[in-house]
Amino acid sequence: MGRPPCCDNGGGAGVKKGPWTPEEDIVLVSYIQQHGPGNWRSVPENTGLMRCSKSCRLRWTNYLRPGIKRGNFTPHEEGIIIHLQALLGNKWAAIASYLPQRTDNDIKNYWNTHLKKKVKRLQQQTHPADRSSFQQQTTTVDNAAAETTTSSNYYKPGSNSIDPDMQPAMAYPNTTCNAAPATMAVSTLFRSWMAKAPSPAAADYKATVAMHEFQDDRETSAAVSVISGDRSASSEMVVGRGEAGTGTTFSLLENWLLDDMAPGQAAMDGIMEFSPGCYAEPIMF
DNA sequence: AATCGCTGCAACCGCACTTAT
DNA sequence: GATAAGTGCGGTTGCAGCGAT
Repeated sequence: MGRPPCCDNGGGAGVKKGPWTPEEDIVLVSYIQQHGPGNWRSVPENTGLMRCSKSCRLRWTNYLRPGIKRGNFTPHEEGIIIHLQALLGNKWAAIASYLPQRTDNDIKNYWNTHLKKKVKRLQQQTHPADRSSFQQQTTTVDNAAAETTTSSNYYKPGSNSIDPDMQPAMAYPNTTCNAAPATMAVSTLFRSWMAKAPSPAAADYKATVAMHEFQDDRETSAAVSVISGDRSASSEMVVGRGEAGTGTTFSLLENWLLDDMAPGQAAMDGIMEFSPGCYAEPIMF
């Protein structure tokens, strides 16, 4: 539809751009503390900030919002990003919903500045010469992975098995096959994932706690639903997750990711292969 | 010490989607 | 149903900081 009128069309007169000052941050934070986030248009009007509403929202969501974790990404976080980027493509918001402490902008930047290069490097190490056969190979594996997820009803628009409440989340395009970069590294990870079939026994207390925390975040729940797909299918595959009355079930992918979160597990191998020598302590939610 | 090039991150831009009228 | 307003999201840019020369 129509473009927003104000600062977005070339910048209204007197609208400040560039880095935020600590004073501006204080004004914004104190306003949000009083009124809560949202209704961003009213923020500059009521605070006197010479910023556009969009800039205020961005500053809040990407920097000032409580609970944001800054600084280095752990190998586990890297792994999660790599996994999800392979599955979802550049759906940074969806990926960020799995890492509630990280912003989509942060993840996007980290992917563009670190992980993409890492994937590329590994790609070249694995198949320095034969790029075409490499492409074929990875496409095959990626398709297999996509098929696997599809077969567990990863994304089936119109499928009756998907809770209608979750339909909005399904607005994410089906990028499972198309948007995923065909990289050897990702394929390797997929192989390791498929080979190591989800193991209910691997259910880990910390992972469960982590998911309970995740559930506090509605966006996260929505994103979880994207990947969960068929809840009944996932509950067949997974026993023991989301107990304690939450009723939440988890998909293959979630278990895979959560298994990776469990310290000292072999599942880390795929990630460590991917980023040799950078292993640190697994993240503890 | 000066400069150059590179890297990483914060912020901007513009399109798309959702909601309100 | 059409339009406008509000918001979300992904791609891109600008710049500060840092290391190499």
